[in-house]
Amino acid sequence: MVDRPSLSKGEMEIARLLWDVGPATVRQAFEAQPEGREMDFTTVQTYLRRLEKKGYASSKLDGRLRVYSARARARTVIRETVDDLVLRLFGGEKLPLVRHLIEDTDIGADELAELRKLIAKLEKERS
Amino acid sequence: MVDRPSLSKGEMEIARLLWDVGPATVRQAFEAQPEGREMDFTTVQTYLRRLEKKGYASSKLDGRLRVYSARARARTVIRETVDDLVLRLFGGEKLPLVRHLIEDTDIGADELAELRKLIAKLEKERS
DNA sequence: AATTTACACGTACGGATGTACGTGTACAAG
DNA sequence: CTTGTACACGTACATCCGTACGTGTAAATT
Repeated sequence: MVDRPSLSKGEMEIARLLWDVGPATVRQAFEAQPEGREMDFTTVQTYLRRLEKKGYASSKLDGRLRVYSARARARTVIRETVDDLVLRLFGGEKLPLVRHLIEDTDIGADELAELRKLIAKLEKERS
Repeated sequence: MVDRPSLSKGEMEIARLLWDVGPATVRQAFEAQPEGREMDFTTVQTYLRRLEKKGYASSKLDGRLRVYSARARARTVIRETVDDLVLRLFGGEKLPLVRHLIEDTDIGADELAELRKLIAKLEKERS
């Protein structure tokens, strides 16, 4: 419904932090970054500002600390993002992407098993 | 190996045309565009030029026509692109993306069945 | 009280992106 | 031969992106 500009790659990383840790100050988001991928404090700050401007987050001052909260649900954003990728890279067909993921990547045996169960469950539900 | 700058969204669409129709002139790529998504002739031209500059395509003059060919295989580019997305949006875990694709999208019953068979085959191969 | 620390907020800046236009020229149509 | 058509190639340009720096100020430390 709400038509937001799409997320850039860097913005995605920060949005994910917000979804994971919930409402967060710049520092909390900064510190929630996975190791091996640390952007500068002010870079995180810029991304949070941009997320808000694009409508993906909102913020309020708590004392002198600004607290950012996700405003779009992860599921929604993931759908939009993946749909866009599927459209551009696979002409809109999702199956080739799924096939790529399970055939061309080092997906584990346990993950395969989980998928098998998930599919079985879905198929059962649908009948 | 070759470290290319990643593809932008628009570039992906044009790269896909090259993979689909094989070596193509600007016009051929232009005309291979799916309906409902037609960029300007010169926009396609610009993207082809940029694909070449980034190392994803090569070109040669055939008479006075410039013919572009894909230089990176679709599979490789797809892997790079999807890996990047998975990293940024799912922290590197592929399973959540697969789960999203089969749970949160309108995947068809026949596609589900196909996946079930694919998984069965893979599991058999691995044992 | 003086100094350091931590933050908010504005600003910056080169390169990427999406989207084309203009000019020159070879070939085709008349 | 003249005029239109199609294409190559250079250029453009606003906006976005990644990545920060600088300045002002409130809170904490010495």
